[in-house]
Amino acid sequence: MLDYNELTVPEATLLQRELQEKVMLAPYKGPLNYIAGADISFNKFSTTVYAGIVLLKFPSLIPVGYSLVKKEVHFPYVPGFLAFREVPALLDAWEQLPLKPDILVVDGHGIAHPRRMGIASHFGVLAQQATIGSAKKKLYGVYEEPGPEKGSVSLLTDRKGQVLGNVLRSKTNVKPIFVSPGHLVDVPDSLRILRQCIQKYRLPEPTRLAHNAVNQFRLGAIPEGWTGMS
DNA sequence: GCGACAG
DNA sequence: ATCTTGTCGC
Repeated sequence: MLDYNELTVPEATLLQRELQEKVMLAPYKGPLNYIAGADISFNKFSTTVYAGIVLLKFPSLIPVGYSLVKKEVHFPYVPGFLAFREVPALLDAWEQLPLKPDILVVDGHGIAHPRRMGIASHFGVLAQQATIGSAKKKLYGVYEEPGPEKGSVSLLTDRKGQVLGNVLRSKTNVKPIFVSPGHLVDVPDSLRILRQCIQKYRLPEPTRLAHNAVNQFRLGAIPEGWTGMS
């Protein structure tokens, strides 16, 4: 693939506009027996990133395996261009997965992005994979604060009213999370599916477990590569 | 010019 | 994102 490390922000913007035309949003029809979560971890000031994807059975959400990879990145973190830092490493982890999930939940936004091209959409188009973005903070859009009760939701839209995703109160009296479709899924289904991934914590199991995995990996508690669980 | 600003 | 202890509230 193209080397993102040498791209300038203007060039990255052009690429986002090109890839954006390939994003497909539609109700999710396929099967849903496996779901996965993707995340990245790194040491502050370091150019080494630790990427990981955790595969879980659905709807039990029991983890069945994970893929972990280490990679060098030079593209800086620039709001709106997160994909250029994390997607390359995530694709490496993706290729190592013996079994691809039906849906991949990415830590970050999908179309809830200035150019509708958040990391979940970016990854989805490149991997031709159905993806959902689950973020802890807003990047773009406007919304009304959902009720304090677990399960409350409100729409996230652009200033013209176009729907970008949902703001979901996954736990009572806890900050909400932002859910948006990445690729090959639509807004209603991305929310419906993500809701089924909430168990005991604020964050959905797929990305929560992926986050734990990449952190342990970075700290040397887990070896690189693919490992089935059971 | 002033805020906002995924990870 | 990461670092980092205690503290407040359900």
